Amino acid sequence: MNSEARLRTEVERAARSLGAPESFVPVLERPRDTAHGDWATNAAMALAKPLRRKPLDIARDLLAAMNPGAAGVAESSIAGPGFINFRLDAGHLASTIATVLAEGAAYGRSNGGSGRAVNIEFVSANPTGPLHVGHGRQAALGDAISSLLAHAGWNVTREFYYNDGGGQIERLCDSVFRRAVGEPLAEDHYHGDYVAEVAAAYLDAFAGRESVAVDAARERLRAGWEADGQLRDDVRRFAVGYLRREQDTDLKAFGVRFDVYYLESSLYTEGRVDDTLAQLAKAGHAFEQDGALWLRTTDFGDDKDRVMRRSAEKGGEPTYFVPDVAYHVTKWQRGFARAIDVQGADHHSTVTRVRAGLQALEMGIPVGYPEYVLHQMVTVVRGGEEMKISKRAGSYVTVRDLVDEVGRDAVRYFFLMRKGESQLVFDVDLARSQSEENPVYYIQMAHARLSGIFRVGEMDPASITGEGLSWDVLSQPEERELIKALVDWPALLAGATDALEPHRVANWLHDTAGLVHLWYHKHHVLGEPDAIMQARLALAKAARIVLANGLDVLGISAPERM
RNA sequence: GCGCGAGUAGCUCAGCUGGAUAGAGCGUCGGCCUCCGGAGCCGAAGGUCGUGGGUUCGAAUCCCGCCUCGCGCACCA
Repeated sequence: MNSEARLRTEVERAARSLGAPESFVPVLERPRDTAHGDWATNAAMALAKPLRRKPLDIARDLLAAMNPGAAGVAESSIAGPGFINFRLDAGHLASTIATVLAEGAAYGRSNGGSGRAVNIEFVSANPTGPLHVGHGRQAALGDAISSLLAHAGWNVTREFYYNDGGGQIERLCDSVFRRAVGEPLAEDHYHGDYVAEVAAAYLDAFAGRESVAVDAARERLRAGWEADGQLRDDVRRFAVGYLRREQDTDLKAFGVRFDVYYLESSLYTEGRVDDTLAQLAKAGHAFEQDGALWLRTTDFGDDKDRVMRRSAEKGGEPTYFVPDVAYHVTKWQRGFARAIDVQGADHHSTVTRVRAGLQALEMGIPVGYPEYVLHQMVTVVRGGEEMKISKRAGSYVTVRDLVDEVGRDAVRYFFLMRKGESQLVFDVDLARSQSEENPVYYIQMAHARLSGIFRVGEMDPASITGEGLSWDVLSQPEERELIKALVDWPALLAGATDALEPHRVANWLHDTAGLVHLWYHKHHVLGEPDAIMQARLALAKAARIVLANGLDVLGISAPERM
């Protein structure tokens, strides 16, 4: 049991002895001002109403009923309107270091997921061009959320879903063709330079296969385009493959890997779209109107009903809503207890209707399935101006642009330091020109400095076990604050995981790095009397472990030197 | 018009699910390198937490109204 749990137990026991109701759970928190101690409880104020007594009187009685020593409390006091502040003795506080050293990379991990399967779907870009900054934010977010859940004992599958058919792909196909044969593009075609690259690569491959010169290949392509459906299929397959590979390369450079790539087209070829449509049609929430088949999603909180199958004059095909539902049905059928979709906020309108579709099927899928993490838009700013263009992509800034310019670690950190619901301004100048003052380097530097102690001292960190040390020599204020941050890591990680909010980890890392720098600046390790040096080495190693664990969650490297 | 999100320091944003004197980075101004890495540290200036009500011991946080900004409101995907 850690010091927090011991203290909570003790406060609870005292509260019961004063007649607190069974349901009462005292809140323990870190006082904002460290002069108030290590922990504070609002128990006396919270009990004022049920006990019908004054908070200050209750606080006094609570303290009297407590056995402070049992919880490692060195000092306690009553302050303000009725807070009870506790100061732990140095030995109890620092004993957490031994836990950190013993658990190492596992420190902070938990097992709330107990091996259950969770599916995280993110990026899910269609293969019509390079990944843009929004995809970058999503890649960083989805990967970090995956990592959070893995740290909590979930069996995580990272999934990329993409639409390899439909109107956009045909537009891409036409764009590539026109570029290849030198015809002008229309407004709604894809305009980036990458289209020309795909076209050139295709012509090369085509020429090679037909054993003709590129010019001749171009003529054959032009001549056969309208008549030869095979040719169109060939271009489509080539272009999609080319862009998929490019997206993979970019994601790899960003340090993101997927376990499953799910093709929307497979939902059709495997008959899942038809099956889902048939089941929805007979499940009791369907109706016909204006020749189309509708689902009464308003039965499940949607603001209007949705068409499932278009009317005959509109082609009679299912709308995209059906494959969306069919796809999520597969997640459930594949055994995922949770499914989390990370998407741009412009997709928020699908949330209600997808859930409605799953509910309408009445197959026992939980009401909140799938969960959504929606993030707001990213605007990229350079030189004080919004950047909207990149040469390669034409109308948008790519992930590749950012990674090349700022570096993978910094891009990830910048995307993760803010809450997803906040709109994000990515200032390239700031991220790059101030890379020396960059928050991510600040954190990495703290890790490198701690590593440097062992390097300079010519010691193997593995030899530091923390056994047989007297922790009470770690009594400096800077040491206490740093240790408290290490104590808090598991709870912080758990909170970030529950909320699916990686930015909490990013901010905690920055704060903790600050505590490391402060401690490092103020106190020496090497050359101190042996008892102090050994204890501080243990603290240095523990802090290094926890920083590395936090950086690992965010997918950012923890360098030993910079 | 309806729905979702956001409005906190000059700028970019945190604020641990209701706590004590609201924080960080950048920017501005001023200090600190014989000492394990100065990619660091210390200090200063800078706030009617969009606004008006409400809830209670206590509100940036919860509830209601209003204002501003972003996104979305197809038999497109």
